[in-house]
Amino acid sequence: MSNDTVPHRSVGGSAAQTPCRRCPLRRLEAFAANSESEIDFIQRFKSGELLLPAKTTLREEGAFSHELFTLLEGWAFRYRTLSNGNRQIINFLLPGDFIGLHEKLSAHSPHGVELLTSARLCRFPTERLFDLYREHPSLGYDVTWIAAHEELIVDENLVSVGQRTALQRIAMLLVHLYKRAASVGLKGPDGAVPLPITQQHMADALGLSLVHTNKTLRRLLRTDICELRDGRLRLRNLGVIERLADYNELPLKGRPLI
Amino acid sequence: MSNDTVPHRSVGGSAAQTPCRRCPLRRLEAFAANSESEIDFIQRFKSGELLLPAKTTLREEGAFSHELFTLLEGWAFRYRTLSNGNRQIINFLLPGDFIGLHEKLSAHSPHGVELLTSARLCRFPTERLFDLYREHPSLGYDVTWIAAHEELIVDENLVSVGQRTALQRIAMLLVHLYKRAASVGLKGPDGAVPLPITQQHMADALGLSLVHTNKTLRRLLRTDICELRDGRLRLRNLGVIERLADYNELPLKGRPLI
DNA sequence: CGATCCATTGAAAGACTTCAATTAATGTGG
DNA sequence: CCACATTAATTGAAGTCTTTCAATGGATCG
Repeated sequence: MSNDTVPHRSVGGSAAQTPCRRCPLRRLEAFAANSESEIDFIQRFKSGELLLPAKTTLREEGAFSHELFTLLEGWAFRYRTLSNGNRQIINFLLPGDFIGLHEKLSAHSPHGVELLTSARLCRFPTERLFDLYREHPSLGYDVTWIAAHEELIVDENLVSVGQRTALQRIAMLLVHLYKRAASVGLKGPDGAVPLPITQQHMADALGLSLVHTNKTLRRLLRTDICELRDGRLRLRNLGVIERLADYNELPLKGRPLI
Repeated sequence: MSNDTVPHRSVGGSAAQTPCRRCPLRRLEAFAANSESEIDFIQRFKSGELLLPAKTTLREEGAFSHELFTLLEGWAFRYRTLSNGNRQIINFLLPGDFIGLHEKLSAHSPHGVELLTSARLCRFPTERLFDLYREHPSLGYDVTWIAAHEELIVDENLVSVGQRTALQRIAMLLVHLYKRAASVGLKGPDGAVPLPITQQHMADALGLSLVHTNKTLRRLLRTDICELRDGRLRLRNLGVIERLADYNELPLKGRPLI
């Protein structure tokens, strides 16, 4: 629990900043194209870029903080802790994900956000969010899309935790993160994607104990359906593991990027 | 499983329709005020009103259907069924809740929506949703707010199912629905609110078996913390049950109404 | 009055958690 | 460069929460 709260280290020279127009994420088919004027607006909306180390608490639970981010590079997760110390990971955040919408609904953040890896983030001032709706209704529409899409992911997590067996939950998590990672260009030539999470993270995301997570994951890895080594995940037979997990396809292409 | 899919019975004479301006929900402090011109827009946006009987399937899982509704009166729930027949209730819908945003994200609806009681709904044509963003950015902003708020509720359900004990989950569900119902004016002079759900619904929402739900609910009701009779719920000691459930306050006032 | 839905309860079985302890890997300070 | 602390993964064993199976009673309905 020695994590720092956002020291807000901005990226030094403007040279280090990524111009929205040349944002590497925009080249992916995962994201829908925007018009030049929309991208210009986003560029002006953007107030800076942050480079933060792994384990940084980007948002403290209950903290008063209204800032919006887009995760450019790196992984993070959203979580909530109960008074007995139990932590539920609500979802994982990957490049392209938008952070901070919910915090606008109440004074203090209903959940925490922590980085799993070092990360690069675009920062946006929340006070100007409404300008976005006013000046570019299509971007406002996009923000709604993003919010609804994120809910679909949480819905699916809820279905997992509520109805799937431990083995299915783990399979589901692996397929889900594999696909999301692949969709943002993280799949290497070896067909593997990075999976920068510990078994404790899995356990907290799936509502399982660490021990049971370990035993069940081990059982899954003993088959040749998938492989998890050195923080990289490879799914050898997508069909089989999807059926095992009772996987339900989520829309991952053509989503908006702010 | 003999539920009909939306027969789309529109309300007969225009006399039966509720003019948005005089919408009874707008008088509640649960909802934020809108300008005259916003309300006018919503009125024009609205394509009709439906009166449907309990148990109607408003939205079939996997169905191709793009329609938006606001629940005016009555209760409903959103759910997803796995291939083994297990059903997870994702959340409950109460008056004022907006229905159908997520369906825009993929061709077929990722979940079903079923009515718990007979209900009155305002219908909106999805094709014109973008007009709303263009003509009234503030309403677009509201729609995002609604989407984000709904996710907060699902987040909380996920925390319950993932981390709370059976007793806590049930307590949590009761407090949560009690507060939501009360916030939309459903609390009677006796301090009780309607709770039109069976124990099977509770079980499906909480990821518990029916039997265990029954035993645990029984255990809770044997205390004098709460009372559930004839489909009405009364919480005698809100503080105690909130502590038991490790309840976390959700923003329930001043939310937008479309 | 039989059919159906919902609630209830006992008992046995099973999935998952907790407790406890070990190994491996990595980092830190002297 | 080595001792020591820390983090993560792993495994066995015991205990408990939850599920499944089975059966009953009450209420409503045509």
